[in-house]
Amino acid sequence: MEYTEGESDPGTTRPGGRTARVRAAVLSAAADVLAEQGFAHLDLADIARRAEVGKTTVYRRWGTATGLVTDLLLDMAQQSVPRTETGSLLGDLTANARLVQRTLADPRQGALFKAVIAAAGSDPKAAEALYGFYTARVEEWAPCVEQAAARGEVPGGTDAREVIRATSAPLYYRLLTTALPLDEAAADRAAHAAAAAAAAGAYVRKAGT
Amino acid sequence: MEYTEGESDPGTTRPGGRTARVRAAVLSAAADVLAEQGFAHLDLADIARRAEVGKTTVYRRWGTATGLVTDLLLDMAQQSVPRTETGSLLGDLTANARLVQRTLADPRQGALFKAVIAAAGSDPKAAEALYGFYTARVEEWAPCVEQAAARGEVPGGTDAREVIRATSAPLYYRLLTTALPLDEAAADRAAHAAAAAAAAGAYVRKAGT
DNA sequence: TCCATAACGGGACTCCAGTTCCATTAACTC
DNA sequence: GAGTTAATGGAACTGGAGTCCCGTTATGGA
Repeated sequence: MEYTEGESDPGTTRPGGRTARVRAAVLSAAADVLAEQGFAHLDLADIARRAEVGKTTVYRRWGTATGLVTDLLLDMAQQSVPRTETGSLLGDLTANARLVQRTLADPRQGALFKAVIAAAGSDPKAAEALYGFYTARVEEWAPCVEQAAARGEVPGGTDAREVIRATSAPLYYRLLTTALPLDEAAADRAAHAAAAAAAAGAYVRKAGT
Repeated sequence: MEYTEGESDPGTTRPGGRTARVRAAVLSAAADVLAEQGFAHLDLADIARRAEVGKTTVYRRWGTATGLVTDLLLDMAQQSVPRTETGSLLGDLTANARLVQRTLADPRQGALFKAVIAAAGSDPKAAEALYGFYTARVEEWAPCVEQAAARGEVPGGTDAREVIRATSAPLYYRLLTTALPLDEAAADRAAHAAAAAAAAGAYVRKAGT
């Protein structure tokens, strides 16, 4: 690797026109490859060919496969779907679980998540981007648990973020470690389980945590 | 790749002595690299150097990085820890969750799991090995939920396998998508949540599933 | 203990991902 | 709309991953 952060990254001073088109073409080509073949087959020279873009440009702007995947995640993070409020914890968690399920079940987006998770295993920057992404998502949804606490649906002292994570966790587990279908029933089950566990006080913060 | 399945794989006819030593050295070197640098930095030529083994041998027997990681998983699968029985669902699930937690928190084993999950995203054989591994583990632990059902701790019709998966899921989610510590408290929380959700009937099979 | 051959290992070779250099193109500024 | 220079892209280059060939080693069976 040679195109490290010298002065300012390319694409930051004149981000419009051609630069934006190149970025869009490269990200799109990368997403195609991920969906078709997975992260291991992501090589920058091939991406450049598919995107009909100079190989030099791809190496200069993204450097490595993990860098490209990281940018892809940041790009996806832009389109954040706003949280819905249904009036009950189960309803809110179900909405969240179904959103996650639809995202992961989508071939392109699901493949992207697998790729970022794979990349995060070796690349600290990818890991940081991934953690940041989930922190933001969890933070976005945590209030629904706090509202549920105010309504008396869950005990006081319940760790709201942990409840949100517990809702997503079974879906990721399915995606990554099983061949089982990631359907709406799985989402509803995850939401139901998280709501029941929260109501039973499983996520009440203990002293010293 | 060229060393595809021709007739019989090397190492099958004379698996003793040198062949076994080579395998042990290569797997050990691979585990070192995984723990130190992650899956992306796993390259077979480097492994051969570290293991002080001919490069040709490594390519001939494992072919690719994903093949090597798959073999590493199969090797680990040999040492299966027997299930313990505590007499209560919460006790059994806690035992399971702590076992998973200790495994994932261990640098070498945790890195291996990350690597296999990464490999499974691109390589069908790795995916198959991974799915098989978890199927076996889930099958091993499922009886404890059935016993709980017999004792009346959970409703009849509860999907035992799903309860076991629900116990592990939050731990994998933590490992892969957050920077949060994977400690015993996380394991206990996962077990508690799964037990509570199961008792509340969250894993009762619906009609048509 | 001896033999047939499975498995290993060194070395030369190939090919392409990743780099470097520089000419060309086209954003943004005034 | 003219000039500055950020950003792109072609072309030549290079290092090392992955392959191939063949001689050497030592396993497992008789």
